[in-house]
Amino acid sequence: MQSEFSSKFIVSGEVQYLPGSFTELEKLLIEAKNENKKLRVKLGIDPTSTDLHLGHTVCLHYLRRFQELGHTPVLIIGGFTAMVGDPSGRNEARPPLTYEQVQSNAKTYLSQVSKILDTSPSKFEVVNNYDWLGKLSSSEILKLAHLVTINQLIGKEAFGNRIDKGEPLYLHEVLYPILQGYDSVAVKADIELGGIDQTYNVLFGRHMQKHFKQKEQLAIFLPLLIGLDGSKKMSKSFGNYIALNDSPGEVFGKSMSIPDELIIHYFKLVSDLKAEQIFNCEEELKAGRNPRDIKMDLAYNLVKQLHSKEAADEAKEGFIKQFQKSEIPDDIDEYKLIESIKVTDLMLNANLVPSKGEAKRLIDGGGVKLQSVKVDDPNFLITSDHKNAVLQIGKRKFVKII
RNA sequence: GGGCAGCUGCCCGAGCGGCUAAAGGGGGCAGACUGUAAAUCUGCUGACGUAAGUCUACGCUGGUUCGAACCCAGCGCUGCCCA
Repeated sequence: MQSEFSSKFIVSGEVQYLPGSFTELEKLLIEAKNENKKLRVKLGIDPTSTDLHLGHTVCLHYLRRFQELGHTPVLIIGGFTAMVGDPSGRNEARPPLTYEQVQSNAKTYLSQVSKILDTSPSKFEVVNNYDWLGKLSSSEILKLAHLVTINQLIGKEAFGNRIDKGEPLYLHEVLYPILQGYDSVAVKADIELGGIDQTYNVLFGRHMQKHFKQKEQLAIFLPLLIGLDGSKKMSKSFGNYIALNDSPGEVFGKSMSIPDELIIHYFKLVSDLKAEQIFNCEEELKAGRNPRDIKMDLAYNLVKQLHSKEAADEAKEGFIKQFQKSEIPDDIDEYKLIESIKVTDLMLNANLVPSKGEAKRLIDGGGVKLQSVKVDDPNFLITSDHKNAVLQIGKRKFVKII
């Protein structure tokens, strides 16, 4: 039976609810409606870097659905947990972050989150877990530690793997689930959202809430967004990500570079389209419409979300111009020519390459063009005769000489 | 506290006195082909220098040697075993 909630939440069949299934969530929603109560939906994000990326928005989109129904998203910035480092899904310890790094990373998070969610205070809560975790005394931590056994922890796949492979597993990492679980207690979460790699941590929150005599949260696990490389989960450390702060052009271009197989995956997880619209795309794809064009719709949707409709129009136009018609884009960087200079030096000065060696290699490899003509001499001199000429490096880097 | 093993470029990993900027693979970049997709093929993949060459780099610090990633000593880190 289709309830008033099912069309809103069933977007992708891969969502898991624990305990139970979607029915469990439905029950909560109906109950909340009848009692006129706002559910508190927790999502934790650790500020391990300055950028949020598209992968984070999978949960943010889901959270938005709750927000639209009048419930309260509770975003926990993991100021404390980021210093500990979540060992989930990692096969090596994270490098430790300092308090200062973590706090400065967290600064821009809210503005990034606001691209997807309404962050006005009446509809949204943000808290930093440093505020309570940082204050726990050692005896309190010992008490919490009494809630887990090492046997359970090393049974956890990621920990077990590391032990089996002879890789170091530090004591503080093992404490991570306890801390994240305690967050659920601190914010009195009714529901917690997380990627499926968060299964252990999120379920641990239930364990903790039970211990503290709270009602246990419903755990909702969303699929992990696959990164641009088409194989690993999207993550900054793999370099396969679209940052929420990427420019419109970058968002569009990076979206176009995802493998075809991922188009629907992206539509389902990070577009803001309705279920039927996504279904249509899927049908069109099956019917043989050029995947490139469907991918363009995706790219357009993403830029629109992260920037604006206008930016999306421009980005699309720019993309077509640059890559389909091989024209030189409009808004390219300029390089002010003061005196004659070698191409390699110019490339370095304009930050197009990290070193002159790299510049030479690109020239040797035939990747550098001046006014669409291949440059084959690394010592080629750019002079005032070249004013207004465009230097192109690879497919996407351009600089205009002025 | 003791014993054994290991620490090499972005990652994995070979090398065990000169031929080593360091095999091979992965990843990345560029080129061809394309739809900035995939697959495939080719080239490149420390810095500086037009070049010859110079410098930096094999955990750290010293030493032996004409010469050290490679030998020796001390230290640090990691794993395993014993206490």
